[in-house]
Amino acid sequence: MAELTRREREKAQHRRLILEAAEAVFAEKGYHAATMHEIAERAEFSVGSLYNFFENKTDLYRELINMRAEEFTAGVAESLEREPDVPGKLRAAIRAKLEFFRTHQEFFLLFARLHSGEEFEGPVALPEKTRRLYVEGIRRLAAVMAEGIRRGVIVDRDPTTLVLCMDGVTNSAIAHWMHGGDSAEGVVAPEVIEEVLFHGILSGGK
Amino acid sequence: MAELTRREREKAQHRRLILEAAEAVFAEKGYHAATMHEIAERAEFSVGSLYNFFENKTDLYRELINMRAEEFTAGVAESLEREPDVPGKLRAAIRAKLEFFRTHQEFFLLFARLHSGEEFEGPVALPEKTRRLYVEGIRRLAAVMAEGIRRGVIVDRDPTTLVLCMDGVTNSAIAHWMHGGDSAEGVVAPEVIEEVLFHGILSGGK
Amino acid sequence: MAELTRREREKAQHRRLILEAAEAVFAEKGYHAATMHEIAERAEFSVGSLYNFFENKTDLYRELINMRAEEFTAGVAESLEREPDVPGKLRAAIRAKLEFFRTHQEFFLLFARLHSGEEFEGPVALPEKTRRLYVEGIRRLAAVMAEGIRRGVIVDRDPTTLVLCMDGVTNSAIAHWMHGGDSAEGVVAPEVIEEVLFHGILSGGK
Amino acid sequence: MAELTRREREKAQHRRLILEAAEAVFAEKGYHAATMHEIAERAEFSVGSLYNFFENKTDLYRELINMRAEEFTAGVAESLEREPDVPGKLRAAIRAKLEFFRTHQEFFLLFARLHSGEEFEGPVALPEKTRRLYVEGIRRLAAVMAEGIRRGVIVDRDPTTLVLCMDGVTNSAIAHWMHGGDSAEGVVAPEVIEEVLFHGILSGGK
DNA sequence: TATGAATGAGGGTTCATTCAT
DNA sequence: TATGAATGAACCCTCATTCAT
Repeated sequence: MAELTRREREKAQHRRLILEAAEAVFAEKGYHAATMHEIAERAEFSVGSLYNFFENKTDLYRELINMRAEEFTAGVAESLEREPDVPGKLRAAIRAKLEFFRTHQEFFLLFARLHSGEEFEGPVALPEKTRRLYVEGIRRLAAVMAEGIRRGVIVDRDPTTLVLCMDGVTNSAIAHWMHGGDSAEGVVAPEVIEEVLFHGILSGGK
Repeated sequence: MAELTRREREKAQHRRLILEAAEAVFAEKGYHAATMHEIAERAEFSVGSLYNFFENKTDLYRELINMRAEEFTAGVAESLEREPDVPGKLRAAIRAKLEFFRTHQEFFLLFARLHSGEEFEGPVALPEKTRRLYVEGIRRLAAVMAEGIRRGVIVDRDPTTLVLCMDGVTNSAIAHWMHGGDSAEGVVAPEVIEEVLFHGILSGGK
Repeated sequence: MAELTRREREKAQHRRLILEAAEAVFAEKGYHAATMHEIAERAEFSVGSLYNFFENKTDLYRELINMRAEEFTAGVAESLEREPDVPGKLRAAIRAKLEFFRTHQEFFLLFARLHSGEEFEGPVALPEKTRRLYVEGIRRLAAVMAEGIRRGVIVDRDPTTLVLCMDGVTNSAIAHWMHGGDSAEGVVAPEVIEEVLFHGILSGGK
Repeated sequence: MAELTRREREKAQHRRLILEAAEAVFAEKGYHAATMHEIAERAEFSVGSLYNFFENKTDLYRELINMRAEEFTAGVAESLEREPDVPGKLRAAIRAKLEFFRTHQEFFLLFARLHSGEEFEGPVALPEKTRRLYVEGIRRLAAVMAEGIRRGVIVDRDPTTLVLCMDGVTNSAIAHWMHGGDSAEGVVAPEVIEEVLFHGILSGGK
């Protein structure tokens, strides 16, 4: 039984190694241009081994997306709970997102593609699980917005729309420092993002 | 000479038909999953004909992107000039963008992919021309922001960052009504976008 | 009728222009790699025009080969008749061949390919006409050899074999100055060829 | 380890099978008209398998040429060493060549095409390795000629030219029994070739 | 007669997937 | 379980040939 456990640990470890290699390759090349051979090579396994862990290329891709999506969602959810008031929750959500993608830059490319529609449907459709995660994440934030509206600290607009705005601003910021890579001052400070999101870009006597 | 002109007109027309078919297929499938065969079929031409107009698949893709990018940039630039003051210019830019992508929904998918990094570099790199257009567009808006800052109507933050925020918000909105397609009330109203962007999501006495 | 004649002259002229362009392209690229488009371009005609003069690519190729083969055969035959004795005839034949290929270098490449078997059979088979020309040329020279043998000036060996030897030596010489192109002294002098062919490479008291 | 060796042996064997099939098809059709599909079929492998052994069609072709060129060169070199005196060396070289091409008839077609310039340059250029082999082969024979000249047994002419003559005569002979295929007496006897090369075609008191 | 856009079969090449070892 | 050679469908692209003008 100890033996079985060691085996299981090894198996899980191998699976993880493959997923990491896959993330790097998918992020660099995109789903279609990535090849199973290259993933296998980077993971230092044979092609055949990939098929011992994942049914096929699409399955590997989905598992990868789902894994990260779960991590991401969990991170945001946790940060929401840590903060008591609405503005604090939103600030925390923004920082959690920025933080997550700073450590998982490669994943942002995949993530953004999902948003932009590629492979959102079609042969490489996401599993229902991931889709639910995504929708649920939006909903959770919308609930926060709704609460803010009730409490009078958030403008009385459709909560989902407000979440979208927040999402859009953060996505743009991440995308900017991803390619732009103006290492110096190009990085959009979270504070500015929050300020703009909270108070708008018009100055003065609002 | 009339004959020559007729031939030329036809050729230009055929080119346009192919570009339209290509836009549909590329948008639906993404660059890699799109096949020349399918584009040809949708355009009601033979595969070989595509190659009478475009050097290869990549070239076709680039020409398409570039064409729409030019249309888009021109539209935004024009709308900027029509408005006298800074808030008016920004509002006009937002509406121009929303309007453009409402009539070119298919293109938004391609456009968003560029933003999200896919095929932004690599074998399907954009032509320098398109890249310049994009950068120039950002710069033009940043100039408007800078002017606003000078005049005290825009908060004193890095103008490019402000532009990114604006871009992000609009992208999200477009993306939302593209897939979400909650035809009814799901469409994010331009007014809300502008309001959020201008005054932020916090209500009351800021 | 004068008009018709002018037309005919023009037609013949156009045909010749196409054949010349074809010779250049076929020689440079070989039969398969040559394209009708390139031939048309070099001839300054449209592709369609080529098909007004020749049935298809193969036909164009054959007509070209045949034309030059006739010129060549005629040249050699004439030079044979001009000389009275056997050694003179052979010398004249060698010089005629060298001379012909000096002015039709491009054709040598095609000619050599025929010898080496490519497109000698298969889909691009030579027309019977050309094949006959070739065989007849060999036979004519063999007859000269035979006469020489009868007269005791040529060694008593199979005449065709002797012709082949002669052919081989000249071919090698031409091939050498074609690619080797050692413009300086690399050119094999006709005298040396004749000397070797007539007296062999062994020196002294044979 | 035994297992590994078995796999390696099999792989080498498969490679050889493919090369043999390729030789047959290339010889029959020429480089351009040969198709990977047909080679695969004749080798009883799938198309994809060819690409597990060779980068592409050109690579396969080159490897093939190079392999035989090495065999040929080695055979001639060895036969040169076996003989002590110059005429013996030359005779041995001639026989080695005839012998080689008798067992590798198919290769002669490829070999001759190289001589006749096709694909000697251009997209299907030979690898430097093969080219060096060829030049070196000529040089080795030229050295033998030079030695003969020094010793007074060979006529005092440019050694390279003498080698070319020798080459030309043998090529013609081989080409003759290849297509001509007069199975009976058409085969040019090596003795006649040697005799003509050594003593020339003129009879009598030289 | 000359033109050149349109055609589409066919070739080279890639790559996800399988399976014997 | 791990391997990697073998497979073959499917892709991009070429080019001889046709035909309306």
